[in-house]
Amino acid sequence: MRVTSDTTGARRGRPGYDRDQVLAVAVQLFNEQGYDATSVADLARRLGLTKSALYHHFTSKEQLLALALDSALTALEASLDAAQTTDASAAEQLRRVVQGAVEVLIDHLPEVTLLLRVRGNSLTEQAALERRRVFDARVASLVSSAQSEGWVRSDVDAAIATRLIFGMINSVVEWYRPGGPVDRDALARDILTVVLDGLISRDSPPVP
Amino acid sequence: MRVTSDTTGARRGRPGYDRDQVLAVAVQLFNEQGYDATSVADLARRLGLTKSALYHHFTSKEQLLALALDSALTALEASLDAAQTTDASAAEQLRRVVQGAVEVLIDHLPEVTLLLRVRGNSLTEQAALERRRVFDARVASLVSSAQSEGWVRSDVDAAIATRLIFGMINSVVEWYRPGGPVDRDALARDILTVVLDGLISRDSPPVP
DNA sequence: GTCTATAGAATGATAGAC
DNA sequence: GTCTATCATTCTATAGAC
Repeated sequence: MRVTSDTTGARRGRPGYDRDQVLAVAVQLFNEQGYDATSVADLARRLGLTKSALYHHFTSKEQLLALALDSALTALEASLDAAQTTDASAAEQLRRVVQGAVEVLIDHLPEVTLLLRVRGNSLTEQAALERRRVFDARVASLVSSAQSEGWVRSDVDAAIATRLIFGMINSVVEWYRPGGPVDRDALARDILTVVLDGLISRDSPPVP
Repeated sequence: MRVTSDTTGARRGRPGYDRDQVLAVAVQLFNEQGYDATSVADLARRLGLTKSALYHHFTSKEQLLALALDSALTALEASLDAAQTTDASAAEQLRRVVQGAVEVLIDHLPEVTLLLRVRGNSLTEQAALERRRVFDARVASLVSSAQSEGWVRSDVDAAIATRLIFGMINSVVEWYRPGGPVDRDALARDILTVVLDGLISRDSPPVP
């Protein structure tokens, strides 16, 4: 495995931005202005560099997008893998998937925000959408298993339930800000509470 | 109330697009390409008209956006008004708000889709975001009342619960397609089920 | 000296203004 | 239809830290 970022260790060569720092600023700018509306010149200006200096770090503007989307998708997939490598019930796996997705979303907020705004305008974007579809299908399968176990209600279609769950989770990028009043773990807990138990208050909430 | 569209009735004068037809095509194009990325020339080409013909119907590109956003917001606010003019409990009002929001979203899918992608890049967009904030605050107040009634659980903050509810509802624009396999009323029922009762199966779901 | 980051000039393509 | 601005991109050369 390759180390992609090591901002603490001393670096050789001329000081300046490294690959990951440029990528981080690019993703932030893409989220502010939109990927298409952001020119390489915009990015260079934001960084105080020339365009050609940027091309030392990257081969194309689209590569910046691809790297950011890959980062988000890899983190999401890894979280799902971790939840599924256990021998736990589908119910427990589903709990972990939801909690893991919220954590990944917050820990990789800029990249995931970019991912969620992708509409398939290029091959890179279409590939990212395809990876999202595969991810969704895996989760939907898990929901279906949890229905077979009798733990998840069967009067809601598994694919629709999956879309609704991730609709709620993903909407967090619209308002969550790190350092704000809402704690990451508390938010993950709230989402699990609403998705699994619902908003109606109960005297004795059942624990599976 | 004004009738905004009457495509069936015979129209007088020179044949061609009327105001609402142009607006509908514009909104569709804005959703396909993004508002900023869509030029008036794009819209003219799609309609088979000249730019000057378009400016007969509208004073500016931004007016098209403003009209579409107003349409979506007015429908959402009307739905909320209707839910609140009853003397029902906060619990029952909240049920109606959620169901009404899903119905408005589906019945005004293009305009609401456009509304949900607005990021505040102009005064028009900022005004729309402000109306959304007011709307959210009214719903959050309703959630808070439902908590005081003891019907909604109090271990989730009302403002966060509101954001999560509408995150789930609004995500429907990402995948719902009219004429597709999913029925509007069934979807509204599913969302109410998940939000209020949760996904965990129960032998006897409580009815408030 | 070697490694990394950067600058300047120039290309072809495209889209919008006039 | 032409002119111009802007776009992404490339080539070559240099500046600075070890």
